[in-house]
Amino acid sequence: MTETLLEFFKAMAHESRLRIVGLLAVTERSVQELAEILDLKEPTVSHHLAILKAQGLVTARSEGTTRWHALDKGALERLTRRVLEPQAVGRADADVEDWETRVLRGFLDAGGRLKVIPASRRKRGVVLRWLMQSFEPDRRYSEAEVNAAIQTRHEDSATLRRELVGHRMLTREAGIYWRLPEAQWSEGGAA
Amino acid sequence: MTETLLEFFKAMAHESRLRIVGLLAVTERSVQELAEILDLKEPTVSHHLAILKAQGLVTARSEGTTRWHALDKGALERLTRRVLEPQAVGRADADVEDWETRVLRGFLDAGGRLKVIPASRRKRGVVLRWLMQSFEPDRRYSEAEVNAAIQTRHEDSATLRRELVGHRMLTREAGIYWRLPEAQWSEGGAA
DNA sequence: CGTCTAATTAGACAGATGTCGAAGGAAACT
DNA sequence: AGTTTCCTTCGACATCTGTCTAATTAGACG
Repeated sequence: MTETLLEFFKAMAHESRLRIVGLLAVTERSVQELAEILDLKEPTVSHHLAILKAQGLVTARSEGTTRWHALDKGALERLTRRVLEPQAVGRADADVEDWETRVLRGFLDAGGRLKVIPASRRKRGVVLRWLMQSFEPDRRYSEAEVNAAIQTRHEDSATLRRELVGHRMLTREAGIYWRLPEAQWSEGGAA
Repeated sequence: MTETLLEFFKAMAHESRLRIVGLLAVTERSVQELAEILDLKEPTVSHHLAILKAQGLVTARSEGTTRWHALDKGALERLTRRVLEPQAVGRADADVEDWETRVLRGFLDAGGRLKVIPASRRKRGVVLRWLMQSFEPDRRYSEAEVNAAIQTRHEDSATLRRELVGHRMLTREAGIYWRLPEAQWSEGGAA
């Protein structure tokens, strides 16, 4: 669970709690003692201990009316090592869509047509590359065919056609268009 | 520097930043991309990146107007390992006074006299043990001498004298008082 | 059984911090 | 020079969270 990793960091990310962990690393302590040492009131210490306990970092045993709190060093080590596992942190985003996919989704309507031509150069590139799916390699197109293909996606075929040529995705000679190899297209998107 | 450890935890203790670290662990990214993926505005991403950079966790290089941000995996590993160094966390409190010392300081005035008798049993124990510094082992005291010794510390010698006897620190026979061995005193304070 | 002590819970308040829109660079392209 | 693009900085706002007092629980000890 990645959530635990985030909660672990949150638990450690406060001076009072970090000091508590440090104190309990040496010896077990009562709430009173901790409150005295840290110059906090007992409810505050209780609150911090509850957070640390929720992460399994601190355990407690009762002796009379006193509760002795101790650090679970094994838990601390286990959680810390998890940060070093290569995928642990990264996995937080395993389910995140690729940037290009999200950009596209933002610009397409339910029918798969382009809502507006992106103003940003990078996002426009994403859309143009997507548009190129409509053109087969090694096939020749008349300008009318190009426009027709684009118009299934967006009405302004003139602008988009010029953009495609400008980005070296399409090229033209003597009124005939064809698709250029991807290697020649200008501007790559996200790696 | 312990401070860096706390700041490290603080830097990692936020979902957005943890996700950024995860994303940058895979590949470098621009602010735009991160904003798109995380569904945040660019200023917000900039802000988070600044925090991560301050900890040396993220580096950036410029390419045209774009800034590519990358994770410094070495820094992440170094900081993480520091948590596992036995004294690292504990050292946060190397300079903290012992609990008893702090209790005492709270109850003594500038002249070294006891301001009030603590209500809490545990803290009263601390004060009584401190009071016993006024009595030498193996010496006999009259009740007047006991009272006089106590009164250099607090006016209510009767109450304190009874407490000392009750805690088996002093004992009395035929009107003569003497100090008992520490091993017999009831109730230890902090370990 | 009631009191006392240690701890926790509840509720209120204040300070810290994440987020955003607006404005301000800095570097490429016209 | 002016424009565009990408990023950062600034200032305002809202949320989160640490801290406290007061009230409550749980367990000794008379």
